[in-house]
Order: sequence, then C-alpha cells, then structure tokens
Amino acid sequence: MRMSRLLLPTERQAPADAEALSHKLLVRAGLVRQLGAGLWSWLPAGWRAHEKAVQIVREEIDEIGGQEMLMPVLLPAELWKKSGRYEIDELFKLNDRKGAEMVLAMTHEEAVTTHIAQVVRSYRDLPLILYHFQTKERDEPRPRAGVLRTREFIMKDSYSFDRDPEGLDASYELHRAAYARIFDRTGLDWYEVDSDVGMMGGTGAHEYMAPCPAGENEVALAPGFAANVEIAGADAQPVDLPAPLPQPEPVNTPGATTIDEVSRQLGVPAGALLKAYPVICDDGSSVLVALRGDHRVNDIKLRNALRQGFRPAQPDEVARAIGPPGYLGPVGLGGARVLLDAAVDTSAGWITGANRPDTHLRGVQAGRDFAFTVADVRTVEAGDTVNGHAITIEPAIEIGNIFKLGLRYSEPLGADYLDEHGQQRSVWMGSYGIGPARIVAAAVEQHADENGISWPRALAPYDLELVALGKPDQPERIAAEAAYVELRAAGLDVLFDDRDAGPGEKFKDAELLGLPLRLTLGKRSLDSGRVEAQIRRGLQDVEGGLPLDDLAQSVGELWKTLA
RNA sequence: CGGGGAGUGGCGCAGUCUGGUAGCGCACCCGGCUGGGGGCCGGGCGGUCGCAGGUUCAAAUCCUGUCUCCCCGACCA
Repeated sequence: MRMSRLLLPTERQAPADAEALSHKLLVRAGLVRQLGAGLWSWLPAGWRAHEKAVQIVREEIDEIGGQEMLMPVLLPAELWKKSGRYEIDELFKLNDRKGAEMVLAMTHEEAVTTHIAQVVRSYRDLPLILYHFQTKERDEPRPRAGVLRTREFIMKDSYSFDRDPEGLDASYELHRAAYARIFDRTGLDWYEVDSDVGMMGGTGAHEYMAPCPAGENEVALAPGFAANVEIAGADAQPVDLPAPLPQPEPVNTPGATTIDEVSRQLGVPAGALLKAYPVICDDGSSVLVALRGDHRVNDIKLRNALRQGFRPAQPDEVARAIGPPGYLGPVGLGGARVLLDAAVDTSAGWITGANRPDTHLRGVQAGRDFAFTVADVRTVEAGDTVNGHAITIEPAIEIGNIFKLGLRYSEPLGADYLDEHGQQRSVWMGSYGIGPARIVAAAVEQHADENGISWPRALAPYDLELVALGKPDQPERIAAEAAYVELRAAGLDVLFDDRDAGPGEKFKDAELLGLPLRLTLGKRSLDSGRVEAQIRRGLQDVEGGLPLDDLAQSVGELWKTLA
C-alpha cells in the first residue's frame, strides 16, 4: 500500500480526554476514530489489525470443528422474553414500524439455541460447534478507555451443543485448547483464570486475561494459580489474636463507629476486630456477614455463598432490627443469621460490636457466643498465600471467556433431542467468546514504548514499512519503487512511505504506527548497495543492513525471526 | 445511578473571573528554499465559541435550561 494514498490520519498529540495508552496510540496512529461514547470506527489500517486477529481466531475454531455462520443483530424480543433476559438493562430495546418489540443482540445464545431447537432432532445430530463473528450491542453504563469497553463491538461467539455433560466437557476442552493456540499466536502475554459463572448460569467458566495497566479486571496470581479476584480464594495473612475470655466483656468505645477508630482506641490491630456487614437477601431474610476487620467483603463470592442476590441493609433497617450502625456484632442477634467468613479463627477471642451505642465486646468466641455458618466471602489481597506462595494482584484485560452453560438456554428455548432409547433430552450447551478489538488493544498496551506502537508480527496491519527518502524522481526513489514491487511480489504486505515529506516525519510516523520492520532506502543505501533495516521492537538496527540485490529473500528470512 | 471535569477551526490550547464582536502552536493550501530524525522563509484558507432561551446598546464571556464527551466509583449476562 502506498502511504500517499492511505487514509492514515496520524496526530502528534493524543486527544485530551484519552487516558488509556491503547486509546491514545490507536487514535494518534490513525487506526481508530470515535463517533460517540463507546462508538468507534476502525480506519483502514486499524481494521487490518482487527482482521488479522479475526483470521487467527477463525482458523483455530475451524480447526476444532467449528462451523462459521452468521446470525442477525436485530432480533425479536420474544426470544429474550423466553430466556428470561429481556429485563437486562444493557439490552437495547426498540420497536419496528409495526410496533413489534425488537432487541439488539448483546450476545447470541437465544438466537442460536432457537435454531438448534428447530433443527436438531436426534442424538445423531450432535455434537455441534457453531460460531460467528457478529456485532454486539450493549448499552453499557460506562463505556471507557477507547476500544476497550464499547457499546458496539464485534465478538467471535461460538456455541457447543452436546448430548450430555460429558460431551459438554469435551467441547469445552476443545475450546480451551483452541484458545491457548489463538492467544499464543497473537503474540500476547496472556493467561487463563478461573472466573465467576455470573448470571449466565452454568457450571464452570474461565476467562482469558491479557495483563496491562488499562485492564478493568483484577487477577490474583501465584505460582500455579491464577484467578479473577471476583472469585479468588487464598489463605489470609496471619494476625496475632488473644484467646477468648471466659465470657464476652463490654468495653467502652465512645464514638468509635469505624474499624480504624475502634482499633485506635483499643490499641489492637484491625485484624483483631470482627467487622459486621448486614445484608438483606432477595428472599427477604437478613444476614449479618462477619469478617476480619482488615478484610473486605467480596460481593460476588457473597452472592454465590448466599445462592441469591442481596443488598446492603439500610441504616434504619439495621437500627430497627439489630442495633446502632457502627456498633453491630454477631452476639445476641434476633432474627438475623450470621455468616462467618472462613478466614475468621474460631478459636480466638474477638472484638465485636455490642449492638449498643458506644460499646464493643472483647473476648468473643464464634460458636460459643453466637451460632454461625461459614463461607469464604472476603476479597483476597496481595500477600495472601496459595500453597504457601504469596499472591500478587495485577490488572488485566479480558480478551476471551468460556462458559459451561448446561441447560440454561436449551430448556427455556426448547432445544431437545431424542436419544438412542427414544427418550427426549435437553441439549447441553457451552458458549465461548473472544473480542478481536480487545486483542488488538491489549497488543498495543503490552508492547508500546514512548515512540508508539510495536505490533506483534501476527497482528501488524502490514508486514513492514518501506521508507523512501530523497526528493521525488531522484535515483533512490526509483530504487525504492523497484524494491516495493519486488517485496510485494514475494508475498509481503508492504506499507510504502512514498510521501513527499521529510525524513524525520517519516521515521516518526513509522515508529508511531509500529510495523515490526522498517526498511529505509535513501541515497546512502543506494550508494552502498544495502538497505537499512530496523526492527521496531526495541528499535534494533540490523547490523550492516540488507543487500539491495535479492532484497525480498533476505527480508523474508529476517521476517521469520521477528516476534 | 453517585462524585468530579470539559465542550472555542482537523489536533492541542488561551480568552470567560472583570461583556465591546475570537487568538496561539501544530496540521492544511500556494510559492520558494531544504532533503537522513516532525527543517526554514513568505503568503493564505478554515470557527453558528455544543444547543436553546434570557439579561444587555452589545454575550465565547453574565443568568436559566438542555445536550454531549471524559475521568473515578457502582455496574459490566
């Protein structure tokens, strides 16, 4: 491609409101442009990178037997009412000219399952893996960080359909293997983590994470361990605790309504206190969650432990049912049950709220002084351990996920089949997503330097940039034209900077765009019979350059060695 | 949804407090010079100051309303 003809609007300065590195660089390099909150166009060069990611995904999903198809974005609302997902706030809802209710697909479980329900009759029709690349629409409460979280994006979503749970396991493992190959091929630093199944329901899920500062997810890591902090469990860091007193002993703590204040007044570490977090469950019951004063409740783990949704109790509800906010404790509760976090040592003597103003209790022992059930509901923190190894927590972008859906959609949408005994059974489903745009953004985040983007070879919009120096019509420009023809004939995707611009501008733009290899052909090169070559990653000059004679071959060989 | 910030030419900004009819850098166009790291000189084009209403002789500037965008949090199927 001739750069003089390419729509590549580079900018010296990033948009003032850009925060994330990938946001700044993708805009500056002329790869994407914004049209509204969470609404982005991919300009020609950016789209090439996106489609590189798409093609890698396509090849690997085909390889496990996936069959590519295409389903519409605009769907009848009926399907979503059947599946019970019509009320989701993020779902765009609209009416057609006849007034019929429609939705814009935020994912395609309803659509694909409806087809399967119509088409699959027999166990002989299974298993199946179907997929497509299709636009998803989500009315996000807060789009952010350029293309990292948008309201409209393309997703590869595949769906597996099996006769039984064992079949689902097999399809799931096929996808795990394909995903590993996909992300390896993209050149990203990535890992697979255990994840929450979320409101998708189902029995198992993994997420694929690309670590980078702009990531929205937090991942807990230790040797042999990786989990989204949403569900991560780990051994808490120890705290020195006294033995229980013969019976709980009131202590005066005037005005001490926070952990910090109690800890300060009594001269004990926050971890020696039991924090009380009152919640009201969806079924109307109230639960007092008790955990170490230095720990935080993890809402997702708590929801999973309660097996239902919940909300924090309002202060007036608390005051009415339990005691004054700030002085809550598990001893002497009326109706509420106590859920004790698993990190609380039940042999120790704790300091808890007394459910009376300005008073705490000392020496409280779980079990003796109050009844409880146990669950792991706290948020892990850096320094906690897994198998004796301290964990670290780092931000990451979710670039893919896989879910075992089970019967979540097949039952409401009627996807069933007759087994070999003539028995009607529901189809076991899995769903598997990948966001190519996030792969692209993650690659930018992970590999950029102060000069710009540094594409992994697999995602670069073009294989290399050929920079022609000198005035138009001078011999070095003519030689550059010949090199352009030769390199293309050898099958390389060449971006040819044939613009009438100064060398500095061309070099800066080349570094900003970040193709893996830059060839420079100027008067010097022509005189020496060699072309200068620089590898973008690390801006490494190739010693002595490459011979102008048979340039395509040496470029091709060098190309194979690049990351 | 809660909190914070911002809308002035393609990008980045000043001007707003203290009202007087819009300016700077880059980019862009023309001419010339330069030609290995965003070069130099000269001449130009381009803006309903987000939108609506109000106050005023006069509004980018003051008042009211409204829309949009960004950041933090909540949320994220």
